[in-house]
Amino acid sequence: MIERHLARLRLRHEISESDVALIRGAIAEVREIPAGRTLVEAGERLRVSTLVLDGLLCRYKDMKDGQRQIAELHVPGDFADLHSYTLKRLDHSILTLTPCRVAVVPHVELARITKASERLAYVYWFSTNLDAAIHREWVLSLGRRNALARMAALFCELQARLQVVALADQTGFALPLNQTQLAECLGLTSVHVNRVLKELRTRDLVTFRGGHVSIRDLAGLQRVAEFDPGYLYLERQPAD
Amino acid sequence: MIERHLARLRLRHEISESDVALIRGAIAEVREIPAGRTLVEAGERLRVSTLVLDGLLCRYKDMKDGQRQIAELHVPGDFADLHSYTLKRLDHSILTLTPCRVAVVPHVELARITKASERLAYVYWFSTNLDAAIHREWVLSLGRRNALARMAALFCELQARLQVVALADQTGFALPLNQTQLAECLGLTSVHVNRVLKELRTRDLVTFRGGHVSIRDLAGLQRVAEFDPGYLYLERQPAD
DNA sequence: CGCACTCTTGATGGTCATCAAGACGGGTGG
DNA sequence: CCACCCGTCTTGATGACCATCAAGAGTGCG
Repeated sequence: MIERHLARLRLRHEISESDVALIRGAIAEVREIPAGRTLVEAGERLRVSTLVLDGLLCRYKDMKDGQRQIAELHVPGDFADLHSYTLKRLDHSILTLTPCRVAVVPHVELARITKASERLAYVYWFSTNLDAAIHREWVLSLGRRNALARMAALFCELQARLQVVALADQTGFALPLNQTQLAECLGLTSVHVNRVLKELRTRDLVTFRGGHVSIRDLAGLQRVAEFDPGYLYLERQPAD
Repeated sequence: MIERHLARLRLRHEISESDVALIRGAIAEVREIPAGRTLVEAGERLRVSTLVLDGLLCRYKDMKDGQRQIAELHVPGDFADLHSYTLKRLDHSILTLTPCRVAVVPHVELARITKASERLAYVYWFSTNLDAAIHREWVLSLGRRNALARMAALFCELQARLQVVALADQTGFALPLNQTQLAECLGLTSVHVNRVLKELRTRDLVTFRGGHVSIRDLAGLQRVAEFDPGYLYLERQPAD
């Protein structure tokens, strides 16, 4: 059930069987949630964190006029709001973008298992720091990449992250979003996203259609994006 | 010496005297560093974290063509790279923007004190999550605010953060940056920053001159920025 | 079959980048 | 002491990128 989460953790860190048992024991409940459901409202007091088993979620913030900015996408294996364990309330909302299956992990359980295992405490701290690294890359994208490079960078990031949990390969992956949601990730309008997707298709780099990303030329896409996967920390972390 | 760091921590969390002693004991060295020095290169293996005692630092990433994006500013009392404790190497560089005085905290000491005190482990985890919250607000700024609102939001954020360490009040604060560096925070060019500053001055909201931000109308500035300090978690965190 | 949502494309305009040049100001050396 | 120099600031002119507005086509669903 938590295989994808374990795959994600074990890519970077050695995780013992006793730690796996602790994680399994921390899950209070598994829930199915339809698409478009706001799991967490910004500001509400939280007492559980949400582990994504299946589906896509996002963290987003809104402006008063209704403009939305998505700050991060969450794929299976991710905790969507592990940081709520220390923050108690969040500065953003969390929304399901597709139907999701999630595991609910109460904060009291997180307290228990991180006390029981220094290793898990460390690994989960790392995990929230990885979210921050992704945020920084998005800051770079929004601040300095043009629309085409931004889109390319998003596709490169998702390809790399989904590959970790065997949901992508070199040729593509499922991405059941519409162009408006892509725009909300990229700080663009859906109209411009449409034009950019056309340009990527024309350049024979990638095709986005029917919720599927078909990569024609991954190296070319990465070149357009100036993609450097370093920020995803995909390598085994030094034991030290 | 670490009064500002303690003020920052104690705003949000109760910190016992024994924890203070642990923090003090973790400092290996205090260094003075001139402005414009790259403290950390992206990718290098780190074994220490840096606590800012005095001065201003930033985390930044560069594009190949030399364009720079600053992802966060660090003020006295902040750890500039606490996250390197778990990440080992960083996805960004760290630069002094002014002459700085910093305390060097080896990762082995961080390991020691977070093992000795669950409370400190928790508080420092919170601290890195707060950095992530700031990143998210910058994502929102870069994605959805226009140049004027972005600048206003930056000033509001710095006013609030510097007030915590008694380096700002309602009327303003020192900000020894040039317009190019502001542009690197905001995803703009220095030329446009100049025009935006003029507009803010004309509207009688804020004056930036000679490295000092003079706030004429804080409420008005916050309105322009749609500033909501929630993401800075300035309130005492629930004990639970 | 009709409705709602999404996608697509064109036309127009605004925000911000780029290029260029002059002003200002602080520091240095002749 | 003043001339010079360099970094920074300032302003204008022009243009690119992306937003906005609008309308029609495609698609899935009740």
